Order: sequence, then structure tokens, then C-alpha cells
Amino acid sequence: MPSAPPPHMPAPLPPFDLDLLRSFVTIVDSGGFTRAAERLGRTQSTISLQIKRLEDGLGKRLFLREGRGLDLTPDGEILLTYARRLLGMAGEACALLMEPEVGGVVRLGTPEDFATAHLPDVLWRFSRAHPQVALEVQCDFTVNLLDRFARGEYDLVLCKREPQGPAGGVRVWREPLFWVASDRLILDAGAPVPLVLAPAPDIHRKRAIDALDAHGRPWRMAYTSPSLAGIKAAVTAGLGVTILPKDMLAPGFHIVNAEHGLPDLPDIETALYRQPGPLPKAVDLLAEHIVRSLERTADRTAAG
Amino acid sequence: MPSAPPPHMPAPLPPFDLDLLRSFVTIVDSGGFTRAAERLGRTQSTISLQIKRLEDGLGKRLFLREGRGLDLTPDGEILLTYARRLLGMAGEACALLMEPEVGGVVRLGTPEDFATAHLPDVLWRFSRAHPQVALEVQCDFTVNLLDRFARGEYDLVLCKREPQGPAGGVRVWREPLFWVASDRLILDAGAPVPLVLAPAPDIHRKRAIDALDAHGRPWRMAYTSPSLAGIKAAVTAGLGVTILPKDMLAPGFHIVNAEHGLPDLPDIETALYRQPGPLPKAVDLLAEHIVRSLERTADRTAAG
DNA sequence: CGCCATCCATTGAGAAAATCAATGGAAATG
DNA sequence: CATTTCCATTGATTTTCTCAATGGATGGCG
Repeated sequence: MPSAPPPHMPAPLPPFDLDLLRSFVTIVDSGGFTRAAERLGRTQSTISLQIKRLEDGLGKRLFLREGRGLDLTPDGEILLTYARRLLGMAGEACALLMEPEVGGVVRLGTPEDFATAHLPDVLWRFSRAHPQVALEVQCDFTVNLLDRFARGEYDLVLCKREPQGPAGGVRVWREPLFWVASDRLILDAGAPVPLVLAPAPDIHRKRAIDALDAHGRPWRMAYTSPSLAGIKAAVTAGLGVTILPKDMLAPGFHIVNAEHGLPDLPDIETALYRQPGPLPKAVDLLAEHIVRSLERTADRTAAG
Repeated sequence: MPSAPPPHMPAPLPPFDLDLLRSFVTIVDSGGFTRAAERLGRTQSTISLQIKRLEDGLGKRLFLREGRGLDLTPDGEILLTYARRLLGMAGEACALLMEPEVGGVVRLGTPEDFATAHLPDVLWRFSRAHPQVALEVQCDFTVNLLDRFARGEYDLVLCKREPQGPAGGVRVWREPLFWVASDRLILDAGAPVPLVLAPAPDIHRKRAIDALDAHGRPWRMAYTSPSLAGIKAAVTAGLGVTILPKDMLAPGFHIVNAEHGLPDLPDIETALYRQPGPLPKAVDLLAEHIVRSLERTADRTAAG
């Protein structure tokens, strides 16, 4: 079990019935109870009672019955937008379920750390929903990812980018970066900052060096490792500082931004890019799945 | 009536009942029919029948009953994600409706053409849903908008930006730009291109001039007007070419990109920016409303 | 190996709720 | 003022939902 979903709270009170909502929007779209009844194949009295049920359940009036004309109340207007979204989503779900099982291959490129931190659960769920889809996930540096993506070697890539990075992709993640070190590190305010970073074509590396240079702070490269595990090991050993998002801190790591006068770092963004043109349906399913899954998580994390 | 919603199609068949879906996710989250029954205050047999109803309605099995263990089928996995989203959305709607009516003032800055083309319906719906909220909408050029936004004179601004423009905002619109002219214009391949554009701090103006300069194409400013109406009038009169998104073409306008060898233009993006820090709830409601409304429209427009 | 506990499926009865057909009232139409 | 067009209401009918009880299957345990 990669990660148990959070225990769903007792669920307060959704007095929502999709059938009622459908009647509701049909009334609005067709401009009357009677016409809606025809369109839905029900009696007019049924529609009338359905709306009554909705209104009673919410304790709010939805329509202004002013003689002939039929108008939405403010609450009705609010409900209408949600009703449309709910029905649309339900229809989407239905359509997807009725479709024959999709198969094929999806080639996904991603940074290693991102894959480790956020993808396992997401990909696990996807592979369970679409067991006939073969996932080919490759981890690499952002520059290489973009390069191979441009050559068409990936259908989808997740890429770190500056907040104002290349357009076109869908942002799926955004979080602040921090300077981190372990207790063992003794940082001399005057001495060059010892850095533990990935080798050259790495966006974290560029970030760190640019930020230090911009502040005129001297630095030296203390340790270089292409893998996140290697970097963490070196930091744990007290060989230097590295930069990480908050939720990737290993045990014993501390954020040392202020304490050592290190410059603040701009947020890091991860975006999903899709190869243009027609691709197997599985590709878009995965893209959608990734965006949806991460957006929920990100909302929770970066609330406020 | 600003614009009647599209006639809702007969609605195929959503055999979805939110109560059933809640039982479904509760089973998954609690790991069993029996436990879910307890949590929902129902009998176990009821839960069992509810799932049966769901499965029969969809014609798909949702659980693999392998002896003791309980596992989701691929279809079950798909439904699960949608069920969570549907329930979440329903809860959100409910919470919003139960909240006391929000009031206050929202100050929104926007480019004139965007306001004219896309906002009327959106703002009309919002004002009906939240009649106690006073909207103060101001149209201006993007540079002025950003300037005043930075000074805190707007709670929200819609801004045109380059596809890789400043970060932070939410993209709400994206569309291609075209060179357009009327029949009356006679364009000499060698002569400078006569331009009809808004005065200096305008992003379309910058776009046009940059693109022409980059291609070494000579140009001259034929007509300048700060308002969209003025520009359209000048183009109709055959005074020159301007650049517009496709859905803003006036009658008699033609796209003349290829025909006169004018350079292609990068897409134009419109993004919504929110003043940081705590703001009245009405501000976030409007922001959410704008994003949601435009995303639906944009999906339809730019399908594919 | 057999007993017991646990869990889900099934069944039939009772309760609750949705639907319908018919009727009534209010507002616009001519 | 008669007429038409709506929506609300009512009571009977039908459908659906729920429950309690029972049965079958599986896994743990002595």
C-alpha cells in the first residue's frame, strides 16, 4: 500500500442528488418547469416537487417565482454553476468507464527527485486503473529531458523550470526552496559556502550558484553527486549545504537560510509538457491523471 | 439575457448517485463493507446492495472479491478518483451555499478589449450570484494595470502577457493573434506596412512592431486610437492592418498573415493576478469564478 | 483437521420516497 | 372577461431503499 488515503471524515451533509440537479439545470436551460418536464420525460408535477426537494434540503429558495417569469435567486445562481460542473464531471466519468480498456505505451521523462517524492503513488494508481498501459518512466536531468523530449523520445515530460519558465506546459507543482544542512556542518560566515549539488546541467545547481553570485557570497563545490541519495548522504555527513524543497528534508536536516545569511531562493516549479500532435489516448489519460492528482496534493500543501 | 447557455443535451445516462459514491469511497477508505457501514450509520447489507446497485448500473464490477481481501478493479480505480472529486465538489458547493451572503467591494483591472469580449457574461453571472458585492471594474493598458496593481489600487487584474510572461498569475485565456485588414486596404508588397494600433504602452503595438522589425519589414504608423472601437473603424476604412485574436474580427475583416507575407505572431495570453495577503472573501470568489468560467469557454474554443 | 470468527451476498418484509394524474390558483393574453 | 399558460398541491400508486436475519466462503487457531 503506497499510501492510504486520508480517512474520509463523516461527510457532513450533501443533500445533492444528481437527478435533482439535472432537473434544475434543465429548467434553467429550457426556461420553464413544463418544458423541462417534457425534455426529461417526466411530469411537470414531478419537476416541481424535485425543485421543492432541492430547496427544502438546502433551506434556500432557488427560483424567484414572479408571476410568469422565472428567475434564479443568488443562491440558485451559485448552485447552477456547481450543478453544471458536477453533471459534466459525472458524464465524463461515465464516458471514461464505458470506453473500452485503453492500452498502449506512454513514455514519461521526469527528474529523479520529483519522481521519488511525488510520483510513486500517482503512477501506482494510474497503472491500476489502466493495467493495459505500459509505462516507461525515465529519470534524467532537466536539460536532457527537454533535449530528448524535443527529439520525440518522450510523450510526456515533467520539468523543473523557473517560475517564469518556458510556456506551453501545465504547472503541476510549485514550492519554495531552502538551504539545508545537517547539525554536523560548521559554517563560517566569512569562508566560502561549501556546496553539495548535482553535477553541471542541474537546475538546483544553477539556482544555488546564481543566488550566491548575485549576493557576492563566495562558495566552493564540496561534493557532487547525480543522485538525490548521494546528495543527502553528503549533507548528512556535514560536507556542506544543498538546496531542497521543504518536504524532501531527510532526518537531521535543518533549514539554514536566515541563520547563515544565505540568499532566499525563488520558488521551483514543475510543469508537465505533452508532445504536440495526435498521440495514443493513454498519453492524455496519464497527463490528465498526473495533473489532477498533483493539484489536489499541492492545494493541501500550499494552502494559504 | 446576455447569452443563453447552450441547450443542454438530453443527458445520456448518469447512473450516479452521490450517496452510492460516498458509500463507495468510504468502503475504500475504511477497508471493508462492514466498517463502512458502521461509519455511515447503515447496515452492512445496505452497503452491499448499494455497491451492487452501482455495479449493475454501470455494468462493471468495482471490487475484486478475492476471499478475504478487498481490491479495486481497474474500473473501480477510475471511478474512485471521480467519486472523490464529485464528493469534494458537492461539499464545496454546499459550504458556499450555507455561508452567509458575502458582501464588500472588489476592484478589478482589465484590458478594455478583453473586458468587452469575454467579461460581460462572466461578471453578470457573478453579480447575480453575489448581489451584495460591489464590482469596480476599470479598463486600462496592461502597463498601467500592472503599475496600479503594484500600488495596491486593484485587488485583481487581468493582464495580457507574453506566453512566458511574469509568473504568479493564473492563465485564464490563450489564443493566437492574426494580422487583419478589410477589403479596402491595398497592401503593396514593397511599401511600408500601414499599422492601425493603440498608442504607445500597448502590448499589441509592441507585438506588431517587434515582429515586423525582427523580419526587417518596413512599417509606418497609419492610425492610432486607444479604444478598440476606434481601431476597428480605422481598419474598416482601409487605413491599415492591425492585429487581433480571431474571435474579435469585425464584419468585413480578413486574416492577411500569409497573403501579404506578414510574420506570424506568438500567442497572446491573459492571466489573472491577485493581490497577495488577506483580502475580503469576495475577491477570491470572483477570482475563482473568472477562472472557472473562462476555462470552460476556452476549452470549447481551443479544442484540439 | 475441525471449530470459530469475520466478512460479504442474499432474501423477504416493511418503510420511505418518488412519480403520476388530476385539480387549483395566479398571471399574462386578447 | 374569458382563455391560455404556467407552477403548486393533493392523494393514490408504484418504485426504491433499508433493515434484520440467514447463508456461504475464507482465514486463523487450537
